[in-house]
This record gives sequence, structure tokens and C-alpha cells, in this order.
Amino acid sequence: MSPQDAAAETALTGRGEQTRRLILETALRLFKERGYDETTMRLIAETAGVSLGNAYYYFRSKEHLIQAYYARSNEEHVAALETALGRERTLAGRLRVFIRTKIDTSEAYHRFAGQLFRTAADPESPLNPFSDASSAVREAAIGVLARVVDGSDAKVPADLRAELPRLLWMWEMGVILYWIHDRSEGRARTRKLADRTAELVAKLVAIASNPLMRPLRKMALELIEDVR
Amino acid sequence: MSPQDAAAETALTGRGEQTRRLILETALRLFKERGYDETTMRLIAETAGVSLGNAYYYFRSKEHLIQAYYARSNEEHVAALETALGRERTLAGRLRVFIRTKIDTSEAYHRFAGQLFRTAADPESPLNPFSDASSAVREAAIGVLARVVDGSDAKVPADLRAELPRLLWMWEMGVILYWIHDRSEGRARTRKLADRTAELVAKLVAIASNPLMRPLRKMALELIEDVR
DNA sequence: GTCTATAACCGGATAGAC
DNA sequence: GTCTATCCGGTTATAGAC
Repeated sequence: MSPQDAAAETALTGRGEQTRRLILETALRLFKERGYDETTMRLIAETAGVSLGNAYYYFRSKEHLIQAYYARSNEEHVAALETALGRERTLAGRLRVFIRTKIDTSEAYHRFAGQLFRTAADPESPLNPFSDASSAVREAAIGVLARVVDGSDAKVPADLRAELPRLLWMWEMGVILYWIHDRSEGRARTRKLADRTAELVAKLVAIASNPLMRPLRKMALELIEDVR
Repeated sequence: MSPQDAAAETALTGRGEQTRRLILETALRLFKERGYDETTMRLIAETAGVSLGNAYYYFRSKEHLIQAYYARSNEEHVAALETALGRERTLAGRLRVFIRTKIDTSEAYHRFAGQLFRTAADPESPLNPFSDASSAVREAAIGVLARVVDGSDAKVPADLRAELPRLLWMWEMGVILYWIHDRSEGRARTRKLADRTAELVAKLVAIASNPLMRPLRKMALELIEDVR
């Protein structure tokens, strides 16, 4: 069993676990401070006080250090979301809170995320959000959206309700894509996009839930299922 | 004036133009045959029979060789589209032809496109389809879509008509994103997605063109304008 | 001023000794 | 489990040839 696999398990006590944590925390700090490209593996090793080879012993590649970022970013988002959601019950309101907290908790990593995205976009990369390797993180994020929908007072037909979290996840990915490219002060443009698409999406859900829209809705949902 | 700039101009006759072409054709061939990562700058230079330094004299970086791919891919698509469009007049039909020819003409570059996408996803990269540097290629592609719409018999209100080509370009990007990740035989899944979203998009355009949808349409169009 | 070649540098990744 | 020595490929510096 490689240390990479072992890390996925319990052990905070393991022999090398100390070293592993040290390397990981050092890397995340440097990524945040200096960005991805500027943080070389040599620098991470040096700063952590271990050898280059040793860093590679614990992390198969530089990319593997990023998995930790995903997980951490998700945790921070969920925590912020729980408190911010309060007793908001409209779908539009809940979606707005969801996407705003996502933007807020990601802000510190904006620069890093841009460079990261380059790697994540590679279809061969396990970091790519559509990959099998990312399915755990992806399904977790979709699960969060399912709770956002289920906690709302929106009346959504069962067929749409089943697919809606996945569709909303794609909306989230779209907003993130925009955010990554957003150079505006305080990410103002992304915030505008986020708020207004949250409203728009809620309206579309309402329209799509109308019985008159059933044929079109069926067509779209079948397509999604087929193509997934 | 650097040779990179000069190349953008007329000269097929210039003294180094021969060398430039040779390097470019060699690179495109190798990219297609072996993929992007496997085609090293050293290999390109060697295969073309020039020195490594010489290759860098003509192309500032490996990425710059890709600009040529964009242009070529577009040319091939437009050519195929013109003949395939025939006298198709329905919007759904024209969109289907558009997207099918795109998939067909891109197929030879599938592997290459995946690796390319990694670089293109970087917000800092001039290759990124949303960047200023790509605006010429992007606007050309949007122009093609405007012709696809204008040649159809669909009745589209002026406000939507103005934005539609840009929206369709985003649809195209989405399909390409899916295509890049598509490992299915003969890219069957992308073809299904393409055909069926073409139909769906045409239906959505019809619905959005309905006077009853005017408020929602306005809302969406204003959002797009604000956020562009 | 136009072009070509050689020798480096730098950072991700690996091999293998201890 | 940790290290040192190396490889490999993108990129740059630079010396000069035509």
C-alpha cells in the first residue's frame, strides 16, 4: 500500500503522517501566497525542510497536491453555507446564498484556481471535474445542491427534481469558469452574474415545472440521461 | 519587425518564409500524428531539419504553433459547412449541419485538442478562447453562426437575434468541451448530444421568441449584455 | 539585417543508494 | 522513509554565419 493510498484512510498517527501533513500544509500555504506556477516542488520541499525526492514519495505529482485543495475548498464552502442559509426558503434565495458563499470562500484561491484550471481542464488529468477520479468530490457537491433544492419551498415535478442538482452543478461550474476569468474589482462582475443567474435559474425551474412545458422538459431530461 | 509579425503579413516569398512554413507544417503533422505532449520542440526541429534555436526564432513558443491550428480548423469547418448546408432552411436543420461538420472536421485533431485544451483553459494564455488575443478567431466563429441563423426561416425578434450568434457560440463551446472528454466509439455520444441539443436549442429559440416570454427574454438578454 | 547553431537554465519527475 | 544524482523537455542566451 502506497503512502498516497494510506493517506486516504484514518491515520493521523502513522509514522510518516507528520511529514506528509507538513508537506501538504506547506504546499497549500505557498500556493495561496505565490500561486501555482511560482510554487515549485523544489521550493515546497525546501520550505518544508525535506528533500525533493521525499516530497515525491508522499505526493506522486504536483497535481496530487491539488486534490487536497478541492477537499478543503468544499469543506469551507459547506460550513459557510450552513450558517448563511438561515431560514431562507425560496429557491432563488437559496441559490443566491449558495453561489455567493461559493464565491466568497474561493476568493483567497482565485489566482491559484486560474492556474489550477489549466491542469484540471486536461481530459487525461484526474483533477478534471468530469473524471472518475473526481467523482467523489463531484457527487459531494451535487449532494449539497440537492439539499439546497430540497430545503426550498419550490414545487418541482419528480422527473426534474431528480436531475436538478446535477444541472445546478453545471450552472455552478459555469459561474466558476466565469469567475476564473474575472479580473474586475472585488469580483463584481461574477457577483452580478451569480445573483442574476440564480434568479434566472429559479424562474426557469418554475417555468419548466409548468404542466404545459412537460413535453419539452421530457425531451431535455431524456437527453441529459442519454448523454451522461 | 520580428518574423512572427512579418508572418501575419503577405510574404510567401520572403527568404525565411520557406523555413517558417516547413516548421509549421512539420509541427501540425506531428501534432496530429503523435499528440501535443509527445511532439517535443526538439523533435519538430529535428524532423524539419532545422536547429532547435531556429524553431524558436520563428515561433516564440510551442503555444504559438497552435494559433495556426485554430485558423486551419476554422477554415476546414467553414469549407465543409458551405457545401453541407445546401438548401436547408430550418434553424434546427442548419444548426445540426453546423455542429456535425464541426465534429467531423475536428476528428483528426481529437487527441491533440485534448492536450491543447489544457493550455487553452489557462486564463493567462492567449490561446484561451475568451481572451483578447483570440477575439479575431472568436468573432469569426460567431460570424459564421450569424450566417447560419440569418439563412434560416426562423422568426426571431430583433433583441434576441442580436445576441443569438454569441449564445450559439457558447453552445458550440459546450459541445466541444463534451467532445474533448468523449471516449466513445466514433464519438457517438457527442454526435447524439450535438443532434439533440441542436433540436433543443431551436425549440428554445422558438419558445423564447414567443411574445409571452418577452419579460424573461429581456431579463436574460440584459444579463448577458451586462456581464459580457 | 536575416538566419542558424550550440550550450546552457529551469522545473517536473524518476532511480537507486542508504 | 529519506536523500542525492539525473533525466527530460520547454525555453533562453549568445555567438556568429550569410
